[in-house]
Amino acid sequence: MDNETKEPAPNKEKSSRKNKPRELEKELTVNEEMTERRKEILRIIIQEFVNTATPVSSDTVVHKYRLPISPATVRNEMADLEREGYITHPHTSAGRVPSDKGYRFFVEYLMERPIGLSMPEQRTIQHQFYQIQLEINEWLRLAASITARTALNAAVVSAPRAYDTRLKRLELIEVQERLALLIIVTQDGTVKEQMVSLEEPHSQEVLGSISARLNAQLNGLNWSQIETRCRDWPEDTARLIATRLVESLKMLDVHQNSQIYRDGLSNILNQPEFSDIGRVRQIMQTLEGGSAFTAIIPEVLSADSNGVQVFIGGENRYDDLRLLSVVLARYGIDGQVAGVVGIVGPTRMEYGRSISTVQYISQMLSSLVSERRG
Amino acid sequence: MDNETKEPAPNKEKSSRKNKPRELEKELTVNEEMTERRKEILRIIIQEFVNTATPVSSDTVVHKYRLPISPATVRNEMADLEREGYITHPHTSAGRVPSDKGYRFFVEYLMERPIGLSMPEQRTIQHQFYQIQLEINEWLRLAASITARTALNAAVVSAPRAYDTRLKRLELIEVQERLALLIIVTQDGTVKEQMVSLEEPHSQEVLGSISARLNAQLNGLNWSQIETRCRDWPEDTARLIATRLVESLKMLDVHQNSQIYRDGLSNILNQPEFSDIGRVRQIMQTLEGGSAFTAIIPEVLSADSNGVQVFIGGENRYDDLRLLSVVLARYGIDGQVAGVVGIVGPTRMEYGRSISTVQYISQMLSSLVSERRG
DNA sequence: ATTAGCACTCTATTTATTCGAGTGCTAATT
DNA sequence: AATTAGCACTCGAATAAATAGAGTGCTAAT
Repeated sequence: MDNETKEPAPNKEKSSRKNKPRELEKELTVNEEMTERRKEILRIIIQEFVNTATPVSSDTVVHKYRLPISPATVRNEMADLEREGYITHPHTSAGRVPSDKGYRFFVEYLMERPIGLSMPEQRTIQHQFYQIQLEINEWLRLAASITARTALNAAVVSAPRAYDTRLKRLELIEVQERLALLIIVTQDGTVKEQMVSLEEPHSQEVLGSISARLNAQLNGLNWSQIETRCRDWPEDTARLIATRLVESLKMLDVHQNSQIYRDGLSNILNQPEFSDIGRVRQIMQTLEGGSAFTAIIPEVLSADSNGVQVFIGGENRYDDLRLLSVVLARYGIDGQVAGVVGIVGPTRMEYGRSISTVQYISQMLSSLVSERRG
Repeated sequence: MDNETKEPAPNKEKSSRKNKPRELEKELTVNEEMTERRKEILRIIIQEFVNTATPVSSDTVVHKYRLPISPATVRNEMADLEREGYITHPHTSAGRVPSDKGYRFFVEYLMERPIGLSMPEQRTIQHQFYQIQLEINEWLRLAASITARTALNAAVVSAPRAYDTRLKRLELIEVQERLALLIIVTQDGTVKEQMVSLEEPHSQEVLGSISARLNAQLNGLNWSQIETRCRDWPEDTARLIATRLVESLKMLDVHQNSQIYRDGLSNILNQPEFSDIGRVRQIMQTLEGGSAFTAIIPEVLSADSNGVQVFIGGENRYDDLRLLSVVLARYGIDGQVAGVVGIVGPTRMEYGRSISTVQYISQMLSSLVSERRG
């Protein structure tokens, strides 16, 4: 749970970060004088706004946080912060609200390094996780549910995909005269079932011998190898099965977009920013349809950074997510299996907590995945 | 929109329907004089309200539906209908709105018998359904999605459960030294996987012989039979596996509440009755948490009626569903496997369409399930 | 039994008014 | 030069009053 995002304190010329700050990079360096005091004020504004969801006034900043300066001074600083784009005004006589850029700065440089979940919380989660032996999809569903509850936001979990799925074992079971159930076990312990309709009836014995033969010949191969291997086989049942096998293995590949498990959608409805029904509808549609995620998840899977990734509001290239922030972590085993666990909520979210949660859960899932491997 | 309403016309004394009318039965018979005209007016009010979501005025009833009577007459009838509880008034100067009882009456006696989906629709659905070979859980997910889209409401599908799950075949696959993957195939073609941690390491060969033995001894048995059968076995690996097997088979039993697949939640957000954010939140929580369904579904599974069941608004014993109607159908094979497919929407829903949809999808799922059986 | 006519009710909409939170600026202060 | 007190000004939110019109319910006429 170490923080690989350790605050290299961005000063005027210091700018060689390769990490997340998307387009922000240059702007941040351009920023003239981000004095300590100004940063402190920005931090307070964000903290306060995250808690109260109400624009923050200069008075609040001073009094609630006992700053040894006057509101007027704060107002001046605020004006500057606004000029630099870190905060905005809903209207003249309202307090300040952090902008996406403000949040970004906060996440990069201001936030107390996410310290991880508290021990009791970790224990609760572990408890829920290891209570029963479950199937993989139930694990994932559970993971989504726990994540949502812990972060008090919506959660998404994508099923793990392998970079190079290899066959470990297959079984053929007769279901009806011309119908067989093909069970595929991959080297990382994934089980996939598929119905296969056969050209002609086979007894269970025949099926058994076919599967024995296939097991012997194809063990440890990935889909493309299997494809080549059986290219010149005669057009018989074994060949048919092999074809189906290839299809299935392909489906398990990291390049295929995988099942997404969602939970806690109603959590974000409870946030005050979603008291506008139109917005809610749009958001719900996005989250349910999931088109945005099928785009964003592969992106995270193939990113070179391995840490937690934070997408704040408008930074999202996906219009539908403009009003939301997404915190994503990869889980799995480097170069072998990978999936994504994430949190979706309003831009006004507790980034620290979200990051900790996602980190912890991804850790859990990773160990789960490695347990399953041979 | 032709009116071929060939109602079975429930008249004053005519009351020997054995069907769905829950507590309604007596009330309906008590009702003095439900003349044809009054029924017609009620039908119109419901139809109109379903379409427009606005209280229906006497004028609308007369003019839009070209009735050869005057608005004043309609008003009189309306007053009576209201007295009998079929419709209400939001306030004095508003039109009429159907009550739960009104909808119930409509569904029982007024609705044109659901004629089923149109052929093109049926074909579209079939097309989506049979396009790819999928795993059972993907089928169910797909079913939920199709149902939601077809009925323009939220959909729920529960995974099929067997009344008496019997083992067809099991496989044991070595994953790690002390970890084996147990794959269970039941007689209805369900595949269930489970990790089993072993007391001591076993080679794949040993595992193979254990599973062969178990297969020979336990084939065709249900969980309780297996339990008895292995009661006096020695405390070895085979016994361990058998215990796990029993657990798993139990889980597949109809008495366990099963996975629920949901889709189209956002559809019902688009209904105008949910322009109130508080309501939306409550509803979403209900639908996501699903506690109401885990209660209502077993109930439907064990009902003796085999048709489509309609729960209208306040008839629901589950407070959370007060504002919603639920249309449910069982699918599966009588006495062997069963699951539920349903539609959830505002009480103001197109019951005819919902019923047709649910019927058709349950039919699809039934045939799917029977295909999988030996 | 039906209907025309009309008074009456109640909501939704609009407009005006007020209140106050919070800023931005200027001039005084340190 | 930085800070701050003081104050005018802005703008939204809340409240109140006025208006329009949709739709009913009742009565009396047909």
